Amino acid sequence: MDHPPPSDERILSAALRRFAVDGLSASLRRVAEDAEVSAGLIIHHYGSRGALLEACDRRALEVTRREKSSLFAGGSAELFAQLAQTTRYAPVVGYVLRRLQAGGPLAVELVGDFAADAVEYFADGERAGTITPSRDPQARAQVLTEMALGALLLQLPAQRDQLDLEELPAWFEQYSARIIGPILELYSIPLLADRSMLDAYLAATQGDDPAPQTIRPPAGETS
Amino acid sequence: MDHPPPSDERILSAALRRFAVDGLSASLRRVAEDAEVSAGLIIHHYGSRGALLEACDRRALEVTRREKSSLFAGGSAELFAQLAQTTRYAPVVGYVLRRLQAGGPLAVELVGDFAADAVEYFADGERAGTITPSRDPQARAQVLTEMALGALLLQLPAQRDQLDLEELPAWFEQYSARIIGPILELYSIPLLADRSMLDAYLAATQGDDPAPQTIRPPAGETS
DNA sequence: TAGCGTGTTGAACAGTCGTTCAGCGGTCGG
DNA sequence: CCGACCGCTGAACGACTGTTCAACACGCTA
Repeated sequence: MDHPPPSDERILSAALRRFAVDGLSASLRRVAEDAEVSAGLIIHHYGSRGALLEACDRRALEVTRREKSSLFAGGSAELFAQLAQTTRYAPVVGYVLRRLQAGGPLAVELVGDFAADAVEYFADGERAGTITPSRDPQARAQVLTEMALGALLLQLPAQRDQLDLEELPAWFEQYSARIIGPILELYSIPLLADRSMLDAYLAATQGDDPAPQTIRPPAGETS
Repeated sequence: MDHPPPSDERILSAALRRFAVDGLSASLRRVAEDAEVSAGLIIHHYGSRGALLEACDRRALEVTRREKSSLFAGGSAELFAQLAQTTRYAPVVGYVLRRLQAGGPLAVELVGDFAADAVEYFADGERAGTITPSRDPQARAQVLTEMALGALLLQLPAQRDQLDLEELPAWFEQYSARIIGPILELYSIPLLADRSMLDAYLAATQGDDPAPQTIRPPAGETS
């Protein structure tokens, strides 16, 4: 097949993996050591350390978008869980987590991507009758995505400073098992006993609603 | 009163502020510059940079616990919003955010603290009839806390790499205004149209309910 | 006035960082 | 066979890091 893997690809692969394990502050020399090349060669290929990180961003975004076809559930964590099962994508998943942690333009873009997919997913569920319609589907998807990804990100500190890519799938599964109960409860039974708070808010903002995309008064259902 | 503020207190204050603004990787000399002392003096007082961070952790935990009496709402972000209003506490709030971002023992402890308070808050609401009872109040509070703090943390990347402490209150308010609608909707109207998913999960785990390690899909589904 | 102790400094050390660059070994066209 | 190119290395540079340490300035007591 490809007996000698091109060095720039090997560098990118090693960088993705090392940045995922040690965090985005991992040194250039450490990446070079993993890729079994000199530090200078990385500079020669990518121009600078920042450019290498940008290349990792592009790769991560590309892979995530490509493999996202199998997305389901409002919790975007599920996609990660699926992806991480395939150890091939573990470095990318780890890198995305690190990138979300560190911030930067890609983090915002990724969250937006996931939110956009969540919008579609919820719309499908809405048509199928499994998902409740929303006053502002876009905002709902955005908030739910941020909560799902943010909560996942908050699990990271519990890990050691080093992220074990091999245990990533088990880690995801453990986390999913822990939250699935409360999550299903929260999504099935309203946290608030009555709608008084929501109605008060709606009454207070009915005049100058910031972004009412579609006025869809949900059917008067009560619990 | 205290015309000459003791230097170690000034160092701690400057460290808290600088770590909040630049992140926990801010250099010792930068902190020293802010405190208008030499770098060596910080070492002399605190022993090492790591010990200084631990001192910041202790201070942050202390202040947070002390001022947490005015906590309300499942979203712990509300506490932060209130605290950040008082510009006096802005550095501590910023530091806590940075600490949650970077991880470490304090991050876990802080989340646990907030979750414990959320348990109490929800129990109060339950007695008052405003909050729905839960099958596992502790787990529910933990998940809701992690989602609230995590989502807040995910807003950080949108900021510049430098966190502007003076704009922190406005930033909190803006974020709150953005999510309050979807949050109230989510907490008042179930996301899922029916309880079938929850019931299926409960049926599948009724044998060993409290902390199911592995999920067993009840119905045979193809992947 | 002398001595001491505490608080503080600034130079210096050893290490790592990203980056630069002269030059190596190889392959290929002529 | 030769020169030119190309991928690549390893040493070196300057800037930065946390940390050490001798020495200084000061207020205190004797």
